[in-house]
Amino acid sequence: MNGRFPIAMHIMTLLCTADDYLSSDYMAGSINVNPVLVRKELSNLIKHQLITSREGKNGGYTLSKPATSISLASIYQSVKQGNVLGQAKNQPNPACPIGKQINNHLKDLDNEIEQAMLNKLGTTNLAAFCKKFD
Amino acid sequence: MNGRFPIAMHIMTLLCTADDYLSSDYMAGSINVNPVLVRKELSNLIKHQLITSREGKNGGYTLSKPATSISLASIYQSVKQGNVLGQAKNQPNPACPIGKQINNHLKDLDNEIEQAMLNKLGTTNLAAFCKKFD
DNA sequence: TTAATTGTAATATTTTTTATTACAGTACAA
DNA sequence: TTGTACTGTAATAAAAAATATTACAATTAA
Repeated sequence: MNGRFPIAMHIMTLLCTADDYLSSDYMAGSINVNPVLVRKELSNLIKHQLITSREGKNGGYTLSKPATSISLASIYQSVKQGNVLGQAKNQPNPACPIGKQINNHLKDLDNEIEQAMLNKLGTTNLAAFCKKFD
Repeated sequence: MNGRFPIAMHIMTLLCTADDYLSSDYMAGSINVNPVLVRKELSNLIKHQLITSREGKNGGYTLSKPATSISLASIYQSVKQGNVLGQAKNQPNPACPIGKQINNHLKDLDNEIEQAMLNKLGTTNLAAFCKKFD
């Protein structure tokens, strides 16, 4: 259970409400995590084309498109890793008829559940989320 | 991202397909994790009244009710801990207007998403899941 | 009364997450 | 043209979480 989604949401909310480029140090101060961790997440959000950056003095980060066209599902997808329902580290015993198959069935289940989550997350966009902060 | 849900599902599937009490050591062998970890999860599943145990020689574990009346949502709920969408370790900066409020809004969002997951998980019961292993 | 088992505590190890340090590269602005 | 405020990223350290191990008391069937 890591903090990547909350951090990404915090970043996106800050950028949504800002009317100019924000620096990673400023955002790290609001989120209260190490600036390098924020920069890594910013880097990831750039890779997923949700934000853009400007280097050099007075540089920083800004949304790459209107907040109304950024769904929370796309933010989730940019930070997601592994299974929503978790994952056992070891392979189950292949000599056991249950062990042999269960990973496939659990993976199918995980996909279904993740889809349900994404559907729900897809009903809200960043602009709507930010309205809550008025 | 821990393995508690997969392990609990593996346990429940084994008990569902067994026609007698199963020992924690046998289950640990199928799951391929440490027996003590399995016993801890068994202990938790007992606490949530999904299974029962019998001590002593020829002891073990069995389902406490028909597999058709055990929904996957109840299994999920018995192992769940913390937020589905994750959680940042540090408190955001309370001096920041976003930082001050974001945890509440993220918690609301988390609740919504968890509910969507539970709704979906609630559409399947253990018996149906076990049918896949035929 | 022995052997197989549950139940649980204490501790160790491994893995993951987060923090820190360091510094090269970029661009604004005096 | 030089200093300063940034981005970007690598390497390492520290902290936290997950899993494994050891140990043993309590229970019960045979």
